[in-house]
Amino acid sequence: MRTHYCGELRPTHGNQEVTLCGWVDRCRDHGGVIFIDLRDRTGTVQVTVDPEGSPQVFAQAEQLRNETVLRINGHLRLRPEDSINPKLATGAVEVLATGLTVLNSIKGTLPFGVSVHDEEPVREELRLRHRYLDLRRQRMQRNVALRHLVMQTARRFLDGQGFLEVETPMLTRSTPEGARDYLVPSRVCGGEWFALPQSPQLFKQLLMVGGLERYYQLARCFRDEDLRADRQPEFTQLDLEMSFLSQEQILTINELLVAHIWQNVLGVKLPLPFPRLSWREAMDRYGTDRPDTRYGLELTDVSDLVADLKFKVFSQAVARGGVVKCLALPQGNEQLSNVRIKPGGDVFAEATGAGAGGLAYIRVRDGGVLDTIGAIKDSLSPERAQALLQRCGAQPGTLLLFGAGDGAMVNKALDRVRQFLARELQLIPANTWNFLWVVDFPLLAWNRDEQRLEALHHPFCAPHPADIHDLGKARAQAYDLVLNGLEVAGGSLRIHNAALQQQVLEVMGFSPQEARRQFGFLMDALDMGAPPHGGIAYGLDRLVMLLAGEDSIRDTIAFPKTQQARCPLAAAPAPVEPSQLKELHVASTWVQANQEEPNDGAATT
RNA sequence: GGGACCGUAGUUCAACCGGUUAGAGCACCGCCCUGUCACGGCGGAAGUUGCGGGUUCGAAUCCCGUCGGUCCCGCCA
Repeated sequence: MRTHYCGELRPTHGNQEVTLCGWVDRCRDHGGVIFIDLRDRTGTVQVTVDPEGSPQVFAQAEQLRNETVLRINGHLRLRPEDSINPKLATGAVEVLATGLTVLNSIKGTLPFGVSVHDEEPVREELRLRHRYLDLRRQRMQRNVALRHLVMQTARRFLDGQGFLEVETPMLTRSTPEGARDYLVPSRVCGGEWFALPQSPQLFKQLLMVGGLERYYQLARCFRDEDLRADRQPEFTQLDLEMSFLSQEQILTINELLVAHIWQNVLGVKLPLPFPRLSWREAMDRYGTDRPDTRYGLELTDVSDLVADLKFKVFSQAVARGGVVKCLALPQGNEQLSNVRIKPGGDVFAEATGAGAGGLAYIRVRDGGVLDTIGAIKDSLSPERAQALLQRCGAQPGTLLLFGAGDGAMVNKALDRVRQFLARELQLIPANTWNFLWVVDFPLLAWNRDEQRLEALHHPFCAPHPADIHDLGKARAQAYDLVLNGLEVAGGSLRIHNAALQQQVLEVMGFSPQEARRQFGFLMDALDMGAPPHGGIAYGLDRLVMLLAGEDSIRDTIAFPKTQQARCPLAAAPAPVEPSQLKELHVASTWVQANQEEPNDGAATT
């Protein structure tokens, strides 16, 4: 149907007859001569329709509208010297049309412009409703191609490293822990349900027991939770699992994989190895397990220095088992007014929004003089003040912001303040890729709502051998890959011993019977020669989002869902026939919630 | 489950503190134009201001509800 792609035509193609297919990006009708910018995936090229050629072609060209689908037969020639367009890759050539076939025309008005010149923002719901049009636009073409390149690069690299690509079931078993499942009723097995996988976790472990040694998959995962800009109900993981490798070896392979992707996609050479930071240190220094290390503003624990102060906000926080931590902002005195850090201010609101009671501060003036509220100033001896400034690395001009109270809350609040200030004060350097491994996560964490220990990552992470005597406080052999403050991958070495797995499940509150019922198949497998193994999973959508410089993973997915988990294009989800439900042995309890009872005005107060 | 913001022509936006006939660019339709490339010129059509209710002499504008969208908290190992 075509001999060339539009975007590839160059003067080196010389004088020849070509056939092109594509969409009308834009027309310029001069009455006598008509220029058509013909577009396909590779770009656009100018097609010239001259009245001295075929009158029929000219008559057809006069009727064209944007996005008409065309086949053009023509003669590729150099443009006249003074008509060369240096802004276009194909700007030195044009195709003199000798034949024009309208393969499809446009009915009605297009909901939005598609042309490469038409970069006006369009309401996102409209983009999603007509995603096929949106996909034709430059931005989505670029993102989809970039995603493809990431996937292909990963595949080639992993293939070269001896990984096998294996698919795992989409219809599987609902397991406790983790997110809400998407459920699928079984017609054949009445009353029983499949779940769509939240991840291929158990299957990839079973593949290791199956002796596959190295597995990967671009795996679709499903989680029925509320959405965010970086969360979709179905998303894609680049999922890996390996046998007989140490944690260090696994991290190294992944560093090479990531460096390979960055090299191939962006031409950026990442310095290896990536820095490693223990979870403990990350929490201490940044207040989060995924610190953005593109800028400083580290936190300092000053609990011991303020525990005995008369200033009760500090001393009581420590007395109650909490902490007092400080965020030192160099030149903060100039950069932040009191209005912003006192009640009503935006910085104050960041702290209290995360649960902090307030945001104490000290301004360090010339000569180390402290400028702060009286209650703090009065309770600090000169020696103690000196020690405080020294520990926080404060210089004249520094603004010290304090969080006091429960350790988790203080970390959360100061983490938010830290990120907020970095953005507000533009401390984040552009074009910086700060990768970081956070290692030695806690195995378990206390869930206050459910009054029990639960897995921080998932129940199959192997505890640190040194900590095995006290699983409640054990570190896990788990690791997250953090990029510019976002988690892009997470993994661990797995438990490959059934007894230990049973033990971990018991600490999490599973009775032996319940553990057996839910995870018996895994523990049976572990008992039949499971090799030591471990792996990792990347959030592919998020990775592509970062590489593409987008703010939402929806722009990296061909057909994403809205925040209400709807698909405006296919109008899904949608009601089904009652007969379908009956066949599945399912009845809906859904009732329209907006029908209130008739309001009896006399009864109200 | 909660908070915030948004919804005006096909589309992107405007319309001040509630006040004449709700405007403009692009797209669309018609006419003109032989070297443009975001072509240009002249003219035209296009609106239940998401939907429902309320306040008011008067509502795109204020209030309530509702639907849809976005961001965030909770939630998401």
